[in-house]
Amino acid sequence: MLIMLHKQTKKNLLLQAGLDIFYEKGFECTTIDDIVGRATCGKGTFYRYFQSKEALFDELENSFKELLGNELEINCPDHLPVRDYLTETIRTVVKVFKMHQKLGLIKFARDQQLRGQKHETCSKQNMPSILHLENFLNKSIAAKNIRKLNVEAMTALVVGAAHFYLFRAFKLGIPFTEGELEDTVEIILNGVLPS
Amino acid sequence: MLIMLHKQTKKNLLLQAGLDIFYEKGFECTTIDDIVGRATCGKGTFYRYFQSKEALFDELENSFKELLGNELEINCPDHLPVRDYLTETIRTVVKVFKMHQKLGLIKFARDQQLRGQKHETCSKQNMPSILHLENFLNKSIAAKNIRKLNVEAMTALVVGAAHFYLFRAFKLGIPFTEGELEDTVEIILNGVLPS
Amino acid sequence: MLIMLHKQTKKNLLLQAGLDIFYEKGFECTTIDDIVGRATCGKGTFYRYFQSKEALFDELENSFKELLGNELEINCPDHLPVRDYLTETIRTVVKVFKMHQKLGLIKFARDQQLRGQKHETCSKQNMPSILHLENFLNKSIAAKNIRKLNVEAMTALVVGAAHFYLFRAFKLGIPFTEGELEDTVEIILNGVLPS
Amino acid sequence: MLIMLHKQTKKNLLLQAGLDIFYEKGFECTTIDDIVGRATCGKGTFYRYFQSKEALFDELENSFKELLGNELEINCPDHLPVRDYLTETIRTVVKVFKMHQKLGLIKFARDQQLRGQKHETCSKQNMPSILHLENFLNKSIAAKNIRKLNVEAMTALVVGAAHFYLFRAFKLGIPFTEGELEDTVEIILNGVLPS
DNA sequence: GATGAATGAGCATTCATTCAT
DNA sequence: CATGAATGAATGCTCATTCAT
Repeated sequence: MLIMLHKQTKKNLLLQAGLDIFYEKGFECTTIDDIVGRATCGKGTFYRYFQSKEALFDELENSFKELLGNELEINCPDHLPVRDYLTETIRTVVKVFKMHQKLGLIKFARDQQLRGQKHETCSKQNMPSILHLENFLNKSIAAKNIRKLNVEAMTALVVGAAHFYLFRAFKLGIPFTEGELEDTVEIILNGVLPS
Repeated sequence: MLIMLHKQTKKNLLLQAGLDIFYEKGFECTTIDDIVGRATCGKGTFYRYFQSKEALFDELENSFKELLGNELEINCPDHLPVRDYLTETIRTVVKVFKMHQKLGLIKFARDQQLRGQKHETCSKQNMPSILHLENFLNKSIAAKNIRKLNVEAMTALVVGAAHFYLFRAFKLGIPFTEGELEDTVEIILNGVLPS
Repeated sequence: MLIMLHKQTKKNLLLQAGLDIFYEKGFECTTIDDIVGRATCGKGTFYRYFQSKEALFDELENSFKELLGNELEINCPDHLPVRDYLTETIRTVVKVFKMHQKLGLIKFARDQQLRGQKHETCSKQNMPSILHLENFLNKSIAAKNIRKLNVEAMTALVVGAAHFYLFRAFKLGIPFTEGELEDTVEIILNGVLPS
Repeated sequence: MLIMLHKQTKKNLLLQAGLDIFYEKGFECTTIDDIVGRATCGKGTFYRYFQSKEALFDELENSFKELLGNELEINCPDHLPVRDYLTETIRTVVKVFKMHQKLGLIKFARDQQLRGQKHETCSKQNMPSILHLENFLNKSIAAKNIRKLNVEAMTALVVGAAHFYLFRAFKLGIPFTEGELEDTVEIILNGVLPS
């Protein structure tokens, strides 16, 4: 499922098992026993490769962040017309989160997690989608392709909508359709008012 | 902080302590000992008033849901012009979540929580902001005040943006400004493209 | 149900409630809350009348012991013929235990209870049925109405059989019949061998 | 004390400690801490081997039941003359209960325990001594070795007497003598009346 | 390297008992 | 007399982590 997780090493078995069970039961409710049970290896082996449950999660998280950054760079080059760029950005974010749904949603859930122990260290630097988008919007304003409005407001709408669809897909089980994507971008471009 | 939590009864002390500590450490990491310690009462007292940690949380949650519903009804009557309605909806959601920030964010975090044990029972019925908004949008389309676009797409943008601002305020510490609110609504109404 | 428990004083309500719930859930599993709940009075009231759960039980137990002693004295006078005496003894023991089934069985269960806290203080002095019977058997041997056999052996058979029937009635739900009683005494008198 | 409990594995230490402490304080009053304290191991170790206190008890109980069944089969074959059979049955029951006194008495106490939670599931199937005896008595009646009397009455006398002696030995500290055994069987065979 | 038995701090929950009203 | 809110020691159970093999 994850990039680079193909070699059936003990470590990869543990990463995969962790991913699966975090997804099924949530981070907090997953025990080391669950993980080593699914990975069919001893508990000692877990601690050979990871210092803690937290450490395994971080490794999963980093590989996801890298993945999302790569996808956005490939699918959403700056030179795209605005409509295409926005469409692709939302599509990519939703797609990557869905393709790697398990990891994406665990990550999403944990990001929301309150300052439990250390996770207050969050910043935009960790959010490829936001950085990428802001960069594009600033350029587009400079090129007068879009109106000179607050970049944060646009970002809020694009990223917020993507998260809404993910949230809805996950929590309410309602899938994200192409029609919705088109309408979403159409509204961002031209608004809801009758012309 | 919470409405009606003024009487210094043991129960209210426990509710307040629960709210504070859930906010500080997250629901999962909060222990009954934490709560009764802060409320300066015995552990037995906790169980006199709440069947479990879950039960205390539910009580907090319900009071929040009620509060948000009431605020939306008061601040966002259907007869408002579209621009005002959307502005007020985003403002109210952000305001209520912020005014009752602790509770709002705990709730938010738990909503995102993966299907731990029972929380898959989430539905739109539990989300006053979404229901209220969809209702208004449908009426506005019928009245031809807005274009006949996918209601979900509009909802995604409005609710998604509100959540984005909250998330940003909480995780990145960046406050939500009136300017951003205006631009957000402006984009939803007229889009980002130059006219 | 219990003698002298007719006046609806708080104390009697508590005794009755204790009896009922000990019977339903056993002594160990009965809580003070259970008792005061059924007696519809406050917990403080319980402690006004009884020092502990143990104390309430002891009071119930004593009233039972007195009752059994009285019944044996009335129903099994020494001058009865052997067959009648034995029949009446077994019948009375079973009857009193059954009539006051709740108390009898709780007592029975607790007697068997291992030396939990103090109940090692058990002795024949506390067992009216055994004392009464031994006394009769000794007299009957002296009068040559029965063979000169070990009194304990006879006691073992009579008391053991009575307890067996009670145990069976209670644990297996099989009632005690007159036919069984007659045959039991017949065996004690004449044995099982063909004459 | 228990068969097969010779290997000093942690599990056997726990079983032995459980047996000892159940005997000393009764099942209800024994805590897991008591057991792991005596077995000198951590609480976690207890739960590695037993799901609960109940589970440890069941394991002890099953080994006892098996033991009693085996002993009865060896010592009391059907072809014995009636007197020998009855003598051996009482002797074996008393002996096995005494040899494994702790377990026997704990079991005995728990059997008497009131319908706590589940123990109403008691039936004759769980009582090897009763089944074995009834079977023999029916055959003996058919063979006209004993009178055609109620089998339950005979069972009541034999089993009741054995339990009486055990009870007496345990609660009153009076040992069971061969003379009593002989007289007990003599009475069952020929009765107490002078011939 | 790999294992899994052993550990014990930590947690939710229960319940007998006290005491202010 | 009667009450029931308050208490906290005690208990069953979990689970991350260690370490001898």
